[in-house]
Amino acid sequence: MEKQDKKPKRWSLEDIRDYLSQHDIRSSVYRLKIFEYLINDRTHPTAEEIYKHLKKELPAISPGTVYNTLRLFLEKKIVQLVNVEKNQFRFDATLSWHGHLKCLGCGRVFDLHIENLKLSGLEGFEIFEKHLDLKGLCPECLKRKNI
Amino acid sequence: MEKQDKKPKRWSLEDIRDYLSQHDIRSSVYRLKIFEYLINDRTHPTAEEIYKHLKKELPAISPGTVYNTLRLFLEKKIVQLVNVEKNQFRFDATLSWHGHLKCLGCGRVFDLHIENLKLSGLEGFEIFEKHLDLKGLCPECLKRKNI
DNA sequence: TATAAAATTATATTGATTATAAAATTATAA
DNA sequence: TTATAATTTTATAATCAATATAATTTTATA
Ligand SMILES: [Mn+2]
Ligand SMILES: [Mn+2]
Ligand SMILES: [Zn+2]
Ligand SMILES: [Zn+2]
Repeated sequence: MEKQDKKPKRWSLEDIRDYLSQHDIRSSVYRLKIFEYLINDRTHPTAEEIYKHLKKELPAISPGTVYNTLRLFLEKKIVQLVNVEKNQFRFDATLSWHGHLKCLGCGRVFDLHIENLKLSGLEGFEIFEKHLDLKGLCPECLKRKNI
Repeated sequence: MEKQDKKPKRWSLEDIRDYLSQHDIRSSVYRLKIFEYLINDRTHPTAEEIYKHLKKELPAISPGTVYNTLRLFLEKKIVQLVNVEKNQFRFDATLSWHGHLKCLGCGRVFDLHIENLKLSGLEGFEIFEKHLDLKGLCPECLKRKNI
């Protein structure tokens, strides 16, 4: 039998409301929807991408709200920054230790499972954050290139 | 006998002139000095830090030259970006595969030796760049904090 | 309902980086 | 050497994601 990909559970708005509350964040329609997009779609979007995505469903939303909310989420540590972009922040609501690969062809940001990482020269240091970021091409873009 | 730290060789201006030439980069006083600072001091400076450092010795230098030169060096792939800063680029002329730790106390960026890294889920991908970036506190800053 | 607190909006500001065009320097040809 | 072209550097303006500000709207609570 083939190993099956674990299908990540989709968070309901109620799940998110509880989660925000547990982290001392008051809920609002926008906050719920921004977090929902991050946690369920998992595309590591920029603030602008989140804004454009939500504007379809909630046309009254303003970019400031997205920026404010993301800053709040960072402060409360329920999202992390992804460093694959030169001039823009990308956001991830998945906090477990994993890496990222940005495909330079299609722009998608893929999650990487890190099986093993051993560093030396860190004796006496205290670590708060770790980021592993790759750039490359995904299989689809490689195939397209070689046609 | 204790394992001894390898002392990195210091590059002469002639070394650098040859190196730039090998990479199709014409030399100039500023280009030589910018690369010299990067390769010999190894502090992973920002453009602004390079500008301030060189201005002491070469007061006529302009920030534009530093930005232009760093962009050229990136294009010719003789420097790489270090992603430890939120709003600023840091630069490294050491191209071998290694990681970085930014101390949030003193701001220094340390090099890390990566003994082992094993990723999964990259079958069929092509990788061009890898970055490993940590944030934390260095031993000196930890000691200072605990006094 | 009245009042206070918080969230959202529109707008202006910031600041690192890039773009542009003129001036200075360097390389090459005559 | 002198002329000419190519390159580098400079001063300046422009860009643009992110932040700050203050007014407005919404929500919570008395
Ligand atoms: Mn991720
Ligand atoms: Mn380094
Ligand atoms: Zn792709
Ligand atoms: Zn330190």
